[in-house]
Amino acid sequence: MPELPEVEVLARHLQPLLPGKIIRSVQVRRPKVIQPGNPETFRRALLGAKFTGLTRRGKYLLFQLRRPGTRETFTLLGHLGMTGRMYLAAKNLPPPKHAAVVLELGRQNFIYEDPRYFGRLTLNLDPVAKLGPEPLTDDFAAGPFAVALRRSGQAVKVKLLDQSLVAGIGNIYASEALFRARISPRLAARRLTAAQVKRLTAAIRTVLAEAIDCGSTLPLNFGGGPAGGLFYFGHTPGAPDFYTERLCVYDRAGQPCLRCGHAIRRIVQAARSTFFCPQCQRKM
DNA sequence: CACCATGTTCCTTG
DNA sequence: CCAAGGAACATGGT
Repeated sequence: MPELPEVEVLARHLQPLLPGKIIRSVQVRRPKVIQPGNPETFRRALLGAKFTGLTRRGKYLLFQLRRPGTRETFTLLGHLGMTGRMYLAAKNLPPPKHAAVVLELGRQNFIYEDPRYFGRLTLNLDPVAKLGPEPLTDDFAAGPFAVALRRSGQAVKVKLLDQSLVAGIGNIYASEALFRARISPRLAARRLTAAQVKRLTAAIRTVLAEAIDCGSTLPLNFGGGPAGGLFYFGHTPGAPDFYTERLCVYDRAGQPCLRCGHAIRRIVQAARSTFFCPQCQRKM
């Protein structure tokens, strides 16, 4: 569930549900996910606090909270890792097997579950300071992006995963953006021409924006249920989902390119899969 | 049993 | 100090 579009769709879902809700109890079932920091201080900070807002930055969720009886606000940082989900569930339901944190909010519980526990729900905001520009705002421009790319001889695909260059792109949308821009994932970052960087910048914006639009219109079941497709929420088995409908190259090794028909290839870069069309994405 | 998986950080090496 | 590569984290699916 965890690249920028999926996090954005989740943020839009939770945004209207949280403000005004007060944290009545705090259960840290996996201390690892609130680190650095210990369950005691975490509990004390959150208990009685009221949600006031929610924003997204890269793949992070920023929960705004206010301490009881004061105007003092603070931020709780959420990250879904590879397999995390955050949602509201009825209080009477037993927490899922891999519930990492459960916040009681009146009639509902805020659940953070994560089978692999790679994600975070923490008061430590350091990671956000290291993020590069937001790709869907004017902060992300071809000029500075080109300068950053020029400093590296690594493959451009690998650089797209560097959150300090541009925030929010993950393994799926890195492949998708390069396909859209018709650039080989193996091209060394510093070898991209100005025209290619411009295309890539635009492709990143388009690919992410389209994914958000698509996820916003899908009938997602945020309450849980079996995960389906990219958006890790319940969906009707057999029904079309974003994952199969919208991705052009990711996880399509051997299948025909939607643009030219050539077989999509899978290669490994920096120990992660990359998918591309060798015909459309030449190394030039 | 084997290998794969939407992410990030830490450690080592050069 | 920096870039780059790899392991580690932990669990589930195929």
